[in-house]
Amino acid sequence: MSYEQALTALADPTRRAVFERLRAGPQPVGELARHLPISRPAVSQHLKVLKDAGLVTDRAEGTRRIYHIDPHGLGALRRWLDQFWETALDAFAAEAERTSDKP
Amino acid sequence: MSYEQALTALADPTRRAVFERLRAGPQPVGELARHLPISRPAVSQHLKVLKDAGLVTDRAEGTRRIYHIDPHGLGALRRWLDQFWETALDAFAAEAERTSDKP
DNA sequence: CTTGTTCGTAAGACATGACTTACGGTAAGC
DNA sequence: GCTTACCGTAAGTCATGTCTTACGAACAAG
Repeated sequence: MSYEQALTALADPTRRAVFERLRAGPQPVGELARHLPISRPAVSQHLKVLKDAGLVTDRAEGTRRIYHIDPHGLGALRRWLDQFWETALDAFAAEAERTSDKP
Repeated sequence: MSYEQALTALADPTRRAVFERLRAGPQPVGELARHLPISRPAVSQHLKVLKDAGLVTDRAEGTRRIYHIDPHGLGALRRWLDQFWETALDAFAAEAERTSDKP
């Protein structure tokens, strides 16, 4: 739910691959594991981290669990980034001012 | 420069603290290290990672190096996130549709 | 009730990376 | 020129996290 967790979760390349695969739509764990170079339990562990970060959610469907993207974590990350982006642009403008003309 | 590097760089809490400290404005390495619970070389190493990710830039000023935020890496991250955010909202809407009314 | 899927968790091996101290290099001040 | 301040890099130690195999639980099918 916090942007820190989202950043930590999305840092790992394999976990990011899991997350990006969910972009194609909701999928069960086995389906995800079939297209990834890791074992199914490893996918489950990654999904747990993504779920704790608020990046994915799951629903039960028989014995299978369907995972899909959760906007919450993504939103938290986006808010933090936007807020940072603004001050960064200001600082960049001030820096450009400083290097070009110096009173 | 790529969003993968930016995510990896911002995942570490200490490195994120270094980055967020630069939000207050350009600062030399020693100044950053003074307010952080790690040694100065550690700060240098973190700055190197941030620099490679396009998140910060440095300029020489005497024997000191002033670091400031670089919008490039932040922009790459933002573009990736926005693009993801869109599809996530669509998927979320479709999911809401699915769970509410079922024909 | 038994069998077969699908999945999550536990335990352990292993790699990755973050931090420290030690060292060298560059610029400023006297 | 000599000393001092500031910084980056190298080497080594140590913790964190990712992967595997093994096991048990929940549900559907027969």
